[in-house]
Amino acid sequence: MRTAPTILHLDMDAFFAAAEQAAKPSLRGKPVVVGGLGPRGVVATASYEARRFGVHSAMPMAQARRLAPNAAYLMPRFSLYRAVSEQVMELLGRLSPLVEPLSLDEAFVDLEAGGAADDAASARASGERLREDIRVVTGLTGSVGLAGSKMLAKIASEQAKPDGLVLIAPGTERELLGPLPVRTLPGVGPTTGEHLRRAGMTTVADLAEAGEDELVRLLGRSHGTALFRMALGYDDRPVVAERDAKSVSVEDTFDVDLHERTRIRLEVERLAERCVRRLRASGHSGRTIVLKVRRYDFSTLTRSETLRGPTDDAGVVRETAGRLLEAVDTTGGVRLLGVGVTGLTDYTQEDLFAQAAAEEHAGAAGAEAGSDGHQEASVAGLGEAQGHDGDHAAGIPGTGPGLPAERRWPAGHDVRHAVYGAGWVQGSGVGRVTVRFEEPGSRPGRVRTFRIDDPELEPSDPLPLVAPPAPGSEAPQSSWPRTRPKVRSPEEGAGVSGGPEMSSP
DNA sequence: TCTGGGGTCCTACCACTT
DNA sequence: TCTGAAGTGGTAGGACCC
Repeated sequence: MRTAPTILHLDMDAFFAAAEQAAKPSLRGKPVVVGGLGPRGVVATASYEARRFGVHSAMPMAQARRLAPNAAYLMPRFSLYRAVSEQVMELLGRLSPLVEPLSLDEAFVDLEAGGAADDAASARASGERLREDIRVVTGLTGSVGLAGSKMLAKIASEQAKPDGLVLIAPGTERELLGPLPVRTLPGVGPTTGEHLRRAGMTTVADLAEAGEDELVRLLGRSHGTALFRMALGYDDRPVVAERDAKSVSVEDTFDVDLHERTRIRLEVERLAERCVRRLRASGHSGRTIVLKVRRYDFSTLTRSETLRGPTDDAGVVRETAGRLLEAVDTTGGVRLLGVGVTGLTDYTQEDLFAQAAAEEHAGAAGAEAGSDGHQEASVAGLGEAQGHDGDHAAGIPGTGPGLPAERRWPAGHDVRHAVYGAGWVQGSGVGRVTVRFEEPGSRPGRVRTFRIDDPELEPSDPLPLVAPPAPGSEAPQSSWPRTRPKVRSPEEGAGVSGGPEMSSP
């Protein structure tokens, strides 16, 4: 534990929803829900206005719609969030070389390593300056926690939300932690929380009082020891700038359960190919292939096979995943399929052992399978960060004119019209697309409807949320990424749906 | 009312090797 | 030669996080 609050945790407030509100002036101050729009979608982020209706992350979208029927429901636009995230991470990098991103909207910073904090006062000043810089550069707000450890800095930023800063002074940790619910501590989720509650422990103080032996008895050696230490306020995990990926996986939940065996097999093969594209884009190969199946009743099982050597060959992964599927009973239907690769190495050389093994199993089919993965590798990546592949539409038609309106013009996505300028899709269907013409710096705009094949209307890249400052101005500057994917897949991001649903407030 | 997607880490069990 | 303990790798499942 450090003697000065030199760990900073930044958490952007309702990030996805706030970015959409900044991009779409007509949505400011209104309830906005971002997430999968299909029948099985869940909420990724709800704006604070939507939270007042009881909508929160991970809630089924159908439930959110019942609670807040007049909210705006939008598909995630990861290219926008990633661009804003890059601006924020750049600002964090100015504070210290030791920045640990946790996701697009969250990061730890070791202020000591950057010389940005010697004591509480200078740490607080750094935090406030950061919040102001983020506001100027992105137009969004973030909450900052400052403490002597990662755990406490995170708890502090949670307490600071929204749009605040909380500093936990060294020496006050136990006093502050004691009355908090056990769920506050990282690693205590619903299951562990309930387990502890049944044992009579509801607060952090209860954990500290119970003692290490009791927690180990309840939760096992690793978890019990870690939790006891955290309950006492001890957490010496360092801020780690770079982490190696340990696995790459893709999965799809289907709008309706799949029953037909040949269709299930086909989907597994598609997933295997997508997975390999991601694997190759990350510069890895891996030894263990994992198949994931979630059945109609939500029971989930995994099957895995470890090869003799690492591979990044689409044919090998496809055949292995297919073989694993053969051992799974899918009667009753499957709602989700996934394919992953673990045991990653940087080694990307052709793996003859694994290929030979796959061909042995696959016979003639395997020979044909090996080549197309290599061709597809050239379209992989495109700057897509972990968690959200840009090639999600694999196997689904592209964005051509033959598509239904809602696929071609996903709700919430940016467009440009030759006459009316920049806008975003408010909704589409039955051959029409409705566009609201407004942009980040503008006043709330008007709505117009066009034919979906209107030649003057085209998809466009997200605009910066804040206009760049004039050259030579004092304001902190940050570059908006220049190269963005020209046309995004309708499926980009969470969920598999591309529905036309979008209720405008 | 049903419950995403991409990850990490831990535990338990089994088979195999030393 | 047989046997048991310990270590290791593979497999499966589960909890948790954002």
